[in-house]
Amino acid sequence: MNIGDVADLSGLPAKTIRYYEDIGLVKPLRSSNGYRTFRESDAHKLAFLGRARALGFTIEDCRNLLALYEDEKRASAEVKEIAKQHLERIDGKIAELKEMRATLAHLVEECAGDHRPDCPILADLAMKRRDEDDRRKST
Amino acid sequence: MNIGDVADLSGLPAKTIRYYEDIGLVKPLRSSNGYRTFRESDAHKLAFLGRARALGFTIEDCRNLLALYEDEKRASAEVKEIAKQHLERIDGKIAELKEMRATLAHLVEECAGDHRPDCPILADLAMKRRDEDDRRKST
DNA sequence: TCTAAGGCTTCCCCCCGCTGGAAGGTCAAC
DNA sequence: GTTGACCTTCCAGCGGGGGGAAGCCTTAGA
Repeated sequence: MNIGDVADLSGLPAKTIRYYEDIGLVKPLRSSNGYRTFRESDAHKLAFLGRARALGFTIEDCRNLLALYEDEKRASAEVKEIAKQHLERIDGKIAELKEMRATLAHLVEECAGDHRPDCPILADLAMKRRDEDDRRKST
Repeated sequence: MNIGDVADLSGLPAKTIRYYEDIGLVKPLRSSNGYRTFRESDAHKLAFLGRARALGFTIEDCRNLLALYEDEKRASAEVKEIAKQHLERIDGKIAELKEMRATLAHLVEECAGDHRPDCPILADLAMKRRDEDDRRKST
């Protein structure tokens, strides 16, 4: 298989596949014309990578997951640990985004959004720390 | 004020402040020894930037917000529009993360996490598209 | 047999938003 | 005068690729 075929199969752009080779995630063979030649197992790995990345695993996580995948003597506990840590990262990000969202939604609601210059959004962003603390106390 | 002072005031690292000068967000003066000299207004802008960034606004958003902040004839509608678009981006990200979270949490639950190699997490990642579709139908 | 289109190769730069570090100038205190 | 904390510039790199140039390779059609 050439890179285009495996790109279609895995859903990954050819550029990404070359990059994955660069960083050692896949190791396709080369045919005499210099083209990369992907085996079934390479295509399989790439699909695996695509799905792991879609779940938000980092490249390093993917490298570890792939190694565990290939190791028939792995302990599922190791895999679970990686997944659990990732789950925590995701939860952290969600919490962070929700906090931003709450603040921002509040400000957007307060803003008239008309031709006048008065704007609680800008006022909040410009506010000094001490005033902000005051507002927190009073709210 | 030197960069260290304004870094303390704004809570931003000096590196970041230099970077913000590079990209034209702040324009401190220079004293004869080559040190950057920040006015009150610069310190104020940097604090503004810090808070906008903490809400997840992109640098370009920040640039626009800062321009609106400085424009006394702005219409609050413009500010609100930027904020609303950002709110949508945040919602999009939250939704995306929640979907990842759901899939991942499900897999983590299913995995025994012991010394045995059998692992539904790896199995799912390795699964072929067609099998995945089948599972969707049957679930 | 020529040609055109499309695929493949490497290469290097770009994105965002910083961050780290090296090499060196400056300033205040002791 | 010398230490140590500042400050300066410049260059490189993070993650995770994307864009595009310049140049082979292959294949289909006229």
